[in-house]
Order: sequence, then C-alpha cells, then structure tokens
Amino acid sequence: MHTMTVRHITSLSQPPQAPQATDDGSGRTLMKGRQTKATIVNAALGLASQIGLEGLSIGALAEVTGMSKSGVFAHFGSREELQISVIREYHDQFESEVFYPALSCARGLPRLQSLFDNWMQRTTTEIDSGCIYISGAVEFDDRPGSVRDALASSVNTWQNALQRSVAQAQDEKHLTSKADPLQVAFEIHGLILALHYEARFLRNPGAADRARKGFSEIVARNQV
Amino acid sequence: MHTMTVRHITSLSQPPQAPQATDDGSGRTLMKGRQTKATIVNAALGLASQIGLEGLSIGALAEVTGMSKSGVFAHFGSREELQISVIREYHDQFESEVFYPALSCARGLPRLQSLFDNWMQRTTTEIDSGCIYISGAVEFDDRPGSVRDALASSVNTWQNALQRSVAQAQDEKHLTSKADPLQVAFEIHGLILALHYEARFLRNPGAADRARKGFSEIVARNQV
DNA sequence: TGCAAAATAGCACGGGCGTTCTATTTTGAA
DNA sequence: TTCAAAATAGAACGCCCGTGCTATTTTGCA
Repeated sequence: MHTMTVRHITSLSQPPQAPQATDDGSGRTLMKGRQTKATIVNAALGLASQIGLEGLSIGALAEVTGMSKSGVFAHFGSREELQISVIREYHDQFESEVFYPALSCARGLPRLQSLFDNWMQRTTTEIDSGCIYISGAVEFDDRPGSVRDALASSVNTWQNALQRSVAQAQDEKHLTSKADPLQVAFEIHGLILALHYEARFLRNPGAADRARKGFSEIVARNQV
Repeated sequence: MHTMTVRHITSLSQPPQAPQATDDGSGRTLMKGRQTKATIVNAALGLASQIGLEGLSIGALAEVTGMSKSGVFAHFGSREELQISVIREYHDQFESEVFYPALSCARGLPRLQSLFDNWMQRTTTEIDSGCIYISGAVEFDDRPGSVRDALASSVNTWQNALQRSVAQAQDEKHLTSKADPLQVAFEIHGLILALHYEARFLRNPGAADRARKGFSEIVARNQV
C-alpha cells in the first residue's frame, strides 16, 4: 500500500522534502542523490517526450543513464512517482520558456502575443521531440490516478494563465469586452493541437504558418 | 519474416482476399471465420478506443470474446495486422457516420456544415469512448511501420474530403475565393482536437459549444 | 453421411516489465 | 581518519506479453 502525499504543481510551490540538505548551487553539502535524480529525470523527460509517459520504462532509463534498474528505481519508489517527477520537470521548463519570458511584455495584447509566440516556438521544437502535455492527455484521459491528476493540474495552471492574459487584453481595451476568454483560449489551444497533429504525425508542411495565421485571425476578430 | 501486402484504405477499396467464399448477407456459404473475425475486430475497436491501439492486447481480447489467445491470434497472424484491422473498421464507421450522410446535402456550405455537424456528433460520443485517430496519432507519430501508414492514410483520406468540401463551397460562391481550403480545414481540425482534449481529458464543460462557436466564426470570416 | 479443410484450443517458450530483498560501495560530517 | 547513513548494484520474483507448435473440434461441400 502507498500513502501518497499529494503535491500540487504551481509556480509558487516551494522546494519539497529536503532531507536536511541545503545549498543547491555550487557549494558543498549537496547530497549526491539529488543531482543523480535530476540527471535521471532529465533523461526520463527526453524518453517520455518521444515514446510517452506510459512507454517510459525503468529498464530503458537505467540503460540510458548507465545505472542499474534498482539504482534508478530507488530514487522514486514507484513508476508512478517517476512519471510525476517527469511531469513536474516539464512543467518547470514550460513555465520558464513560455510563461515567464512573456511577463517582460506589456500587459494585454503584447503579452498575449508573446505567450503565443513562445508557445509556438516550443511546439515547433516539439514537432521533433514530442510533447507530454499532448501525449499524456491521450494516455491518461481514461486512467484515474495521481499521474493524471498531476498532468491535469499542470495543464490547468497554464490554461488559466492564458485566459488571464486574454482578460487583461480586454481590460487594456486591446480586445473587445464582448470576447469570452474561455472561447479565445480554446481556439488558440486548438491551433496548437492541430499544429502538433499535422506537423508531427502527418508531417504536413506549412502547419506552423497556418497556426500563426489562425492566431492573427482570432486577434483581428476580437479587436475593439 | 513477413511478406506484407500493402492495402490502401479508401472508400473505393474492394472486399479483399476472400478465400473463395461468397455471399455476405443471409445465405449460406459464409465461412464462419469471417463473422468471428468481425466480432473480434469490433471488440478490439471498443478496447482500442478506450486504452489505445498500443494498449490492445491479444490476451485481453481473448478474454472479452471468450476465445483462446491462439484462436484470436490465428485470425490476424500478428498484432500489427490486428491493429490495422481495427483502423480499417474505424475508417469504415467514420465514413458511414460522418462522410456519406453529408452527401445528401447540397454541395458547398450546406454540405460542409453537415460534415462538421456529423463530425461533432461523433466526437461528442468519443468524449466517453475515445478516438483512435487522435490517440493513434500520438502513439505512432514516432513509430514508423505499417500501422502508422494505415492510420495516416485513413486520416489523409478524410482531410482531403474536408478540404474538397471547402473548395466546393468556394466554387458555389458560398465562401470567398480568397480563402485557403488547407487553412480552413486546419482550423476546423483544431476545434475538434481542442474539444476532444478539453472535454475528454480536462473534463471542462462547455467545450462542445465552444467548438461550434468557433466553426461559425470561421464560416463567417470566410463568407463572400 | 463422410472427410478434407478450416477454425479453435492448449501449452510452452523467451523476453520485458515493476518491484523487492539483500549486499556492496560511496559519501560526507565528526 | 572513522563510520553511520546514503546511494547504488545484483539477483530473483511473479506477471503479462506476442508468438509458434501441436492437438482437437467444427464446418460445410461431395
């Protein structure tokens, strides 16, 4: 049996159950296990991006990192916890690549445009590497549990941020107050999903341009 | 080793390697194996819709159909061939539920609207059951082979039909000739994907309405 | 009704999986 | 330098998988 501590994924979550260790930077007193775990999680993220969270296997991960199966396993205690760690890592990367950089743009349309641009940039990369927010949704849409919860929580955080940005664009009178932030965010999400589907699976050229065009149409339609 | 006959999936493909048997309807001379195979494929489609083509296992399928593993296996010769049979079955169902009924509507916008409505209808159902065009794309986007080929071929057939319908709406002067059928089809596809994602995975209410709203916006924007 | 052929079952194989248990090695404060 | 604690390795487990082999049953024309 597993007593599981639910941990929410947000930008405000603090560093977790540190076993008395400190100093993440360059100083000493950094338990070796922590950096090994980070190495494993990074490798796992790369693997999961390509073959999915469900395809992730501890054996393959051990081979990639040059460790033993049990050595890898000990850092997580279960496959589920490994998957959740991967989701957390992806969440952090997504945040620092897509969300935070956009904060330097002015509230309203400029920031919304920046959010979309950064998202496009990331998705374009993921045409080669894969995206666990997309593959994970398909793998866990019918499978309740802590992995699904972590994934959904992470995606929701991002969706809320996007919707907030649309609402701010309305406050700044960049977009009409008639617009529904949920509707706008939904349509933008669709463009990203179609880009991923048509570029990564069907290998259709020109999908990125169509996604960008779609975004500018959405903006144009909702402008004051 | 496997010598594999590539079979394309289109609406014009004729009934395949019938081993001298005839008469599909009510008459005799219908090899029993054929109907058993159909039963298995239907069960497999149900299973694959929920847990994915990759999650499909011969053991589980045997249990569901009350047969032995080898009994099931013998009908296909390999797991890949089973998956391809499932894709073929899904293709046929999709065609007869979404594509053919729309042909009774007038060329141009009415037919395009009908295609979308039927697609929405089916996707709404699939919020509960799952869609292998979507889950399959994620499972096989990085895995070359005959399953991927069958899936992509089937999806492409549908996408072409959709694009053709947009072009016809232009011919009929229902949509502006400035519009790009690829762009319109891309955006519609995005709406369906977002619906599936947000309704099935995130369980957000109101996604269907947003998809419909998005479609009418697309039409409005591209009207003469 | 007989009888080859088709359909199905039973069984075993090798392999990968997550996980557990028990050594062994490595770490790092005292 | 010592030595408990942390990190890692090694081997074994039970499980399910796809597949191949050989019976056995069922089918359906002659």
